[in-house]
Amino acid sequence: MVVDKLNDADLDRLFQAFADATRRDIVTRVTTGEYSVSGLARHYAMSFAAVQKHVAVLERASLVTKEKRGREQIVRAHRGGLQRARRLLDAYEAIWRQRAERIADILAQG
Amino acid sequence: MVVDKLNDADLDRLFQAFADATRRDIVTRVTTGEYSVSGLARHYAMSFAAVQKHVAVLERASLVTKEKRGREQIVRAHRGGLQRARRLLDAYEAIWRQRAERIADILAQG
DNA sequence: CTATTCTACAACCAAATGGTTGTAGATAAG
DNA sequence: CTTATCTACAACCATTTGGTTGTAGAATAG
Repeated sequence: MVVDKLNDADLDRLFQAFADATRRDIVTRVTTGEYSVSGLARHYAMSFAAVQKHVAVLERASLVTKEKRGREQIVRAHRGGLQRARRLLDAYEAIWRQRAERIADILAQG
Repeated sequence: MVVDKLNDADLDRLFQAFADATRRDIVTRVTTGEYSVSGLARHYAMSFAAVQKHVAVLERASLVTKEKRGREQIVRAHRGGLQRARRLLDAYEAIWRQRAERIADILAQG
Protein backbone atom coordinates (compact mmCIF):
# COMPACT_ATOMS: atom_id res chain seq x y z
CA MET A 1 0.00 0.00 0.00
CA VAL A 2 1.44 3.33 -1.07
CA VAL A 3 0.68 5.87 1.60
CA ASP A 4 3.16 8.62 0.98
CA LYS A 5 0.69 11.30 0.02
CA LEU A 6 -1.84 11.90 2.74
CA ASN A 7 -5.32 13.04 1.90
CA ASP A 8 -7.62 14.70 4.36
CA ALA A 9 -9.61 11.56 5.08
CA ASP A 10 -6.43 9.63 5.98
CA LEU A 11 -5.39 12.32 8.42
CA ASP A 12 -8.88 12.51 9.87
CA ARG A 13 -8.78 8.77 10.58
CA LEU A 14 -5.26 8.96 11.92
CA PHE A 15 -5.86 11.69 14.49
CA GLN A 16 -9.30 10.37 15.29
CA ALA A 17 -7.63 7.05 16.14
CA PHE A 18 -5.32 8.79 18.62
CA ALA A 19 -8.23 10.68 20.17
CA ASP A 20 -9.16 7.90 22.60
CA ALA A 21 -7.22 6.79 25.69
CA THR A 22 -8.05 3.11 25.21
CA ARG A 23 -6.74 3.17 21.67
CA ARG A 24 -3.57 5.00 22.68
CA ASP A 25 -3.02 2.33 25.30
CA ILE A 26 -3.55 -0.43 22.74
CA VAL A 27 -0.94 1.18 20.49
CA THR A 28 1.53 1.19 23.38
CA ARG A 29 0.80 -2.42 24.24
CA VAL A 30 1.14 -3.83 20.74
CA THR A 31 4.32 -1.86 20.18
CA THR A 32 6.00 -3.36 23.23
CA GLY A 33 4.51 -6.86 23.28
CA GLU A 34 2.50 -9.42 21.37
CA TYR A 35 -1.25 -9.41 21.86
CA SER A 36 -4.25 -11.12 20.33
CA VAL A 37 -7.53 -9.20 20.27
CA SER A 38 -8.82 -11.16 23.26
CA GLY A 39 -5.45 -10.74 24.96
CA LEU A 40 -5.91 -6.99 24.68
CA ALA A 41 -9.54 -7.17 25.76
CA ARG A 42 -8.57 -8.69 29.11
CA HIS A 43 -6.92 -5.41 30.11
CA TYR A 44 -9.93 -3.15 29.71
CA ALA A 45 -13.20 -2.76 31.59
CA MET A 46 -15.30 -3.17 28.48
CA SER A 47 -16.64 -5.94 26.30
CA PHE A 48 -14.58 -7.92 23.81
CA ALA A 49 -16.66 -6.43 20.99
CA ALA A 50 -15.82 -2.89 22.12
CA VAL A 51 -12.08 -3.66 22.05
CA GLN A 52 -12.55 -5.31 18.67
CA LYS A 53 -14.02 -2.04 17.41
CA HIS A 54 -11.12 -0.02 18.81
CA VAL A 55 -8.67 -2.31 17.04
CA ALA A 56 -10.66 -1.86 13.83
CA VAL A 57 -10.36 1.93 14.17
CA LEU A 58 -6.58 1.61 14.61
CA GLU A 59 -6.42 -0.73 11.63
CA ARG A 60 -8.28 1.70 9.36
CA ALA A 61 -5.85 4.41 10.49
CA SER A 62 -2.88 2.21 9.53
CA LEU A 63 -1.62 2.22 13.10
CA VAL A 64 -1.87 -1.56 13.57
CA THR A 65 -2.23 -4.66 11.44
CA LYS A 66 -3.78 -8.02 12.26
CA GLU A 67 -2.36 -11.39 11.41
CA LYS A 68 -4.22 -14.64 11.84
CA ARG A 69 -2.50 -17.30 13.89
CA GLY A 70 -4.58 -20.34 14.58
CA ARG A 71 -7.85 -19.18 16.03
CA GLU A 72 -6.28 -15.97 17.26
CA GLN A 73 -5.76 -12.67 15.50
CA ILE A 74 -2.42 -11.11 16.46
CA VAL A 75 -2.41 -7.33 16.56
CA ARG A 76 0.86 -5.73 15.54
CA ALA A 77 1.98 -2.12 15.62
CA HIS A 78 2.44 -0.59 12.19
CA ARG A 79 4.91 2.24 12.18
CA GLY A 80 3.58 3.98 9.08
CA GLY A 81 0.67 5.73 10.74
CA LEU A 82 2.75 6.97 13.65
CA GLN A 83 5.39 8.36 11.33
CA ARG A 84 2.84 10.16 9.20
CA ALA A 85 1.27 11.77 12.26
CA ARG A 86 4.70 12.88 13.44
CA ARG A 87 5.51 14.28 10.03
CA LEU A 88 2.39 16.42 10.05
CA LEU A 89 3.08 17.83 13.51
CA ASP A 90 6.66 18.46 12.44
CA ALA A 91 5.31 20.46 9.52
CA TYR A 92 3.27 22.61 11.90
CA GLU A 93 6.33 23.05 14.05
CA ALA A 94 8.30 24.17 10.98
CA ILE A 95 5.64 26.77 10.20
CA TRP A 96 5.94 28.01 13.76
CA ARG A 97 9.70 28.35 13.47
CA GLN A 98 9.35 30.17 10.16
CA ARG A 99 6.99 32.59 11.78
CA ALA A 100 9.32 33.11 14.71
CA GLU A 101 12.14 33.89 12.29
CA ARG A 102 9.97 36.28 10.36
CA ILE A 103 9.06 38.11 13.53
CA ALA A 104 12.70 38.19 14.58
CA ASP A 105 13.58 39.71 11.20
CA ILE A 106 10.95 42.38 11.55
CA LEU A 107 12.17 43.23 15.01
CA ALA A 108 15.78 43.26 13.83
CA GLN A 109 15.15 45.60 10.93
CA GLY A 110 12.65 47.75 12.80
CA MET B 1 0.19 4.63 31.91
CA VAL B 2 3.81 4.53 30.89
CA VAL B 3 3.69 6.63 27.75
CA ASP B 4 0.86 8.85 28.76
CA LYS B 5 1.89 11.15 31.56
CA LEU B 6 -0.46 13.79 30.23
CA ASN B 7 -4.09 13.96 31.17
CA ASP B 8 -6.21 11.57 29.10
CA ALA B 9 -9.05 14.00 28.57
CA ASP B 10 -6.62 16.72 27.43
CA LEU B 11 -5.07 14.36 24.91
CA ASP B 12 -8.50 13.25 23.71
CA ARG B 13 -9.42 16.88 23.04
CA LEU B 14 -6.06 17.58 21.45
CA PHE B 15 -6.11 14.76 18.91
CA GLN B 16 -9.82 15.16 18.34
CA ALA B 17 -9.10 18.78 17.41
CA PHE B 18 -6.60 17.66 14.77
CA ALA B 19 -9.04 15.09 13.39
CA ASP B 20 -10.81 17.52 11.06
CA ALA B 21 -9.44 19.05 7.87
CA THR B 22 -11.12 22.42 8.42
CA ARG B 23 -9.59 22.71 11.89
CA ARG B 24 -6.13 21.71 10.64
CA ASP B 25 -6.46 24.42 8.01
CA ILE B 26 -7.48 26.97 10.63
CA VAL B 27 -4.41 26.09 12.69
CA THR B 28 -2.19 26.65 9.65
CA ARG B 29 -3.87 29.96 8.85
CA VAL B 30 -3.68 31.43 12.33
CA THR B 31 -0.06 30.32 12.69
CA THR B 32 0.97 32.16 9.54
CA GLY B 33 -1.34 35.16 9.58
CA GLU B 34 -3.80 37.18 11.63
CA TYR B 35 -7.46 36.26 11.40
CA SER B 36 -10.67 37.17 13.14
CA VAL B 37 -13.36 34.51 13.42
CA SER B 38 -15.31 36.05 10.55
CA GLY B 39 -12.06 36.45 8.58
CA LEU B 40 -11.55 32.72 8.90
CA ALA B 41 -15.18 31.97 8.07
CA ARG B 42 -14.83 33.67 4.67
CA HIS B 43 -12.50 30.89 3.54
CA TYR B 44 -14.81 27.95 4.13
CA ALA B 45 -17.98 26.75 2.47
CA MET B 46 -19.92 26.67 5.71
CA SER B 47 -21.75 29.05 8.00
CA PHE B 48 -20.08 31.49 10.36
CA ALA B 49 -21.53 29.56 13.30
CA ALA B 50 -19.91 26.33 12.08
CA VAL B 51 -16.49 28.00 11.91
CA GLN B 52 -17.12 29.53 15.31
CA LYS B 53 -17.63 26.00 16.67
CA HIS B 54 -14.43 24.75 15.05
CA VAL B 55 -12.51 27.60 16.67
CA ALA B 56 -14.11 26.69 20.00
CA VAL B 57 -12.90 23.10 19.62
CA LEU B 58 -9.37 24.32 18.92
CA GLU B 59 -9.59 26.66 21.89
CA ARG B 60 -10.63 23.87 24.26
CA ALA B 61 -7.69 21.83 22.95
CA SER B 62 -5.30 24.71 23.74
CA LEU B 63 -4.31 25.00 20.10
CA VAL B 64 -5.53 28.57 19.68
CA THR B 65 -6.54 31.50 21.86
CA LYS B 66 -8.91 34.37 21.14
CA GLU B 67 -8.30 37.99 21.91
CA LYS B 68 -10.93 40.67 21.63
CA ARG B 69 -10.05 43.67 19.50
CA GLY B 70 -12.85 46.08 18.95
CA ARG B 71 -15.85 44.16 17.79
CA GLU B 72 -13.64 41.41 16.39
CA GLN B 73 -12.18 38.37 18.07
CA ILE B 74 -8.64 37.68 16.87
CA VAL B 75 -7.69 33.99 16.75
CA ARG B 76 -4.08 33.26 17.56
CA ALA B 77 -2.10 30.04 17.40
CA HIS B 78 -1.06 28.72 20.81
CA ARG B 79 2.02 26.56 20.69
CA GLY B 80 1.32 24.58 23.86
CA GLY B 81 -1.14 22.12 22.38
CA LEU B 82 1.02 21.40 19.37
CA GLN B 83 4.03 20.74 21.56
CA ARG B 84 2.12 18.36 23.79
CA ALA B 85 0.90 16.39 20.78
CA ARG B 86 4.44 16.20 19.45
CA ARG B 87 5.74 15.07 22.82
CA LEU B 88 3.28 12.19 22.89
CA LEU B 89 4.13 11.00 19.39
CA ASP B 90 7.82 11.32 20.25
CA ALA B 91 7.20 9.05 23.22
CA TYR B 92 5.66 6.44 20.95
CA GLU B 93 8.59 6.78 18.62
CA ALA B 94 10.95 6.21 21.57
CA ILE B 95 9.12 3.01 22.43
CA TRP B 96 9.52 1.88 18.85
CA ARG B 97 13.25 2.53 18.93
CA GLN B 98 13.54 0.66 22.22
CA ARG B 99 11.80 -2.28 20.67
CA ALA B 100 14.02 -2.16 17.62
CA GLU B 101 17.08 -2.22 19.88
CA ARG B 102 15.68 -5.10 21.86
CA ILE B 103 15.10 -7.10 18.69
CA ALA B 104 18.58 -6.20 17.45
CA ASP B 105 20.02 -7.49 20.75
CA ILE B 106 18.13 -10.75 20.44
CA LEU B 107 19.32 -11.19 16.89
CA ALA B 108 22.89 -10.32 17.86
CA GLN B 109 23.06 -12.83 20.70
CA GLY B 110 21.07 -15.48 18.84
C1' DC C 1 -29.31 58.08 15.63
C1' DT C 2 -29.54 54.25 12.27
C1' DA C 3 -27.61 50.64 9.77
C1' DT C 4 -24.14 47.28 9.38
C1' DT C 5 -20.77 44.08 11.10
C1' DC C 6 -19.00 40.77 14.31
C1' DT C 7 -19.79 37.67 17.82
C1' DA C 8 -22.31 34.52 21.06
C1' DC C 9 -25.48 31.20 21.83
C1' DA C 10 -29.73 28.39 21.62
C1' DA C 11 -32.44 24.97 19.23
C1' DC C 12 -32.58 21.66 16.00
C1' DC C 13 -31.08 17.71 12.86
C1' DA C 14 -28.46 13.79 10.64
C1' DA C 15 -24.58 11.05 11.04
C1' DA C 16 -20.79 9.19 13.60
C1' DT C 17 -18.94 7.34 17.95
C1' DG C 18 -18.44 4.27 21.78
C1' DG C 19 -20.60 1.24 24.14
C1' DT C 20 -23.85 -3.02 24.76
C1' DT C 21 -25.91 -7.94 23.83
C1' DG C 22 -26.65 -11.74 20.91
C1' DT C 23 -25.64 -15.00 17.20
C1' DA C 24 -22.69 -17.79 14.44
C1' DG C 25 -18.45 -19.87 12.42
C1' DA C 26 -13.51 -21.59 13.08
C1' DT C 27 -10.12 -23.55 15.62
C1' DA C 28 -8.14 -25.82 19.77
C1' DA C 29 -8.52 -28.72 23.84
C1' DG C 30 -10.27 -32.67 26.47
C1' DC D 1 -17.04 -36.06 19.22
C1' DT D 2 -17.98 -32.48 22.46
C1' DT D 3 -16.83 -28.39 24.67
C1' DA D 4 -14.49 -24.17 25.24
C1' DT D 5 -12.18 -20.21 23.09
C1' DC D 6 -11.47 -16.65 19.70
C1' DT D 7 -13.24 -13.86 16.27
C1' DA D 8 -16.68 -11.48 13.25
C1' DC D 9 -20.62 -9.04 12.74
C1' DA D 10 -25.41 -7.40 13.30
C1' DA D 11 -28.73 -4.80 15.92
C1' DC D 12 -29.52 -1.60 19.18
C1' DC D 13 -28.89 2.57 22.29
C1' DA D 14 -27.15 7.07 24.25
C1' DT D 15 -24.12 10.71 23.47
C1' DT D 16 -21.21 13.55 20.66
C1' DT D 17 -20.13 15.79 16.41
C1' DG D 18 -20.59 18.85 12.59
C1' DG D 19 -23.60 21.20 10.40
C1' DT D 20 -27.86 24.43 10.03
C1' DT D 21 -31.04 28.64 11.12
C1' DG D 22 -32.50 32.18 14.12
C1' DT D 23 -32.13 35.63 17.78
C1' DA D 24 -29.78 39.07 20.36
C1' DG D 25 -26.10 42.16 21.99
C1' DA D 26 -21.91 45.04 21.29
C1' DA D 27 -19.00 47.76 18.48
C1' DT D 28 -18.20 50.37 14.18
C1' DA D 29 -19.60 53.12 10.11
C1' DG D 30 -22.37 56.54 7.84
